Amino acid sequence: MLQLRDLPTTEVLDKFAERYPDADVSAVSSFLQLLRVATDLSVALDTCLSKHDLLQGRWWVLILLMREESRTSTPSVLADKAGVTRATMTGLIDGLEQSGLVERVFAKGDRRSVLISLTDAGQAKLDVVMPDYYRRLRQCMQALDEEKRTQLQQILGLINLGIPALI
Amino acid sequence: MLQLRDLPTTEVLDKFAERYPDADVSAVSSFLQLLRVATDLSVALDTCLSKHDLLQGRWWVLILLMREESRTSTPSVLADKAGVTRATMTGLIDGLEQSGLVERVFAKGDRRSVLISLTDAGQAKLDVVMPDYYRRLRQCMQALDEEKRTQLQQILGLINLGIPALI
DNA sequence: TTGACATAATTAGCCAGCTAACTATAATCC
DNA sequence: GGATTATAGTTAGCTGGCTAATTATGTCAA
Repeated sequence: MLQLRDLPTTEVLDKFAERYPDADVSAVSSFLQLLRVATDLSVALDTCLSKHDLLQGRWWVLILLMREESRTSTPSVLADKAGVTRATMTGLIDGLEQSGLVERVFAKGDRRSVLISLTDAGQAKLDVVMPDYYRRLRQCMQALDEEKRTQLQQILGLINLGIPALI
Repeated sequence: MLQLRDLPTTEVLDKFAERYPDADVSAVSSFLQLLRVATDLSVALDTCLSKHDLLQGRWWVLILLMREESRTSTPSVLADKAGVTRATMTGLIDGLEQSGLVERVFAKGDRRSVLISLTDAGQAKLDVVMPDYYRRLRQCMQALDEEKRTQLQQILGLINLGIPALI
């Protein structure tokens, strides 16, 4: 996603709206601000995670594994849950395995499948990263009271419903 | 940015909050939903643009050029405004030049510098893309009334102020 | 029971970002 | 005026996504 640095002013948007009468100025500016804040958040999250030698992809895999009672899952399930392709998941697991944070175990039933298991080192890594992440995120969001958080979630839900119209 | 497909339920978040007492459940869920909706929007935007042989990077350059009275700018200024490095901008301009949508003109004053100019074909491309984009975006956001749009922008502004705390 | 199709994971190679190093030109300062 | 430093743009090579093809295994129906 682009890190738009120069969002259009209302003036610029009005000028564009003159040439393109379909433009809905407040829709465009809300949309662009949403994209920009989210991109900045994502970059900031990566910066925070990279202090622990992680990026969003590998971090998310560790969390998905920790969510499981057995601390174990398969590449294809992890890929679906993380929203990446299986090919990408293979690479993420390679990296995590090299760092000793997960391990590949051959599954008993289906010999095509592999089980990915969170190691003790992986759990220990999360026990360092998560408190740091939660502490920073709490700070980042502290200016929003519960009412605003609820409003935000409701608004995002409405936008989410509109996404198919954009495609 | 990840396309998180499996956001944590409140249950999962509560379980994590037990182990990691710094977790602020509503902050985390708002944050993750924001990242997810924005990612989905960004992917949808690329899908829409790719019907016109564009992606966000090159599209944004065309828009930045159209904003200028002279329809002309320089790679370094464009890079700053688009939030990419100059190296990336070189590549974006290469692609646009090959498609005939912009042209490089040698600047008169400073011989290190190059002027990038929107061609007639580039303007014509925008005259097709922008109405399509605006029409779709209007649809996408139509469920939000002006009050909600204002709320959203205000909330995003607050989150934006908190970003430095995340880094 | 075997041939056709389906599924799990991986590999190979593409693409759009990035950083760092390089070239050419301009500006500054002794 | 020449050495040093700064700036504009490009190039080279890295990374983490992607798709498409490949390999191995499972499933199902004739």
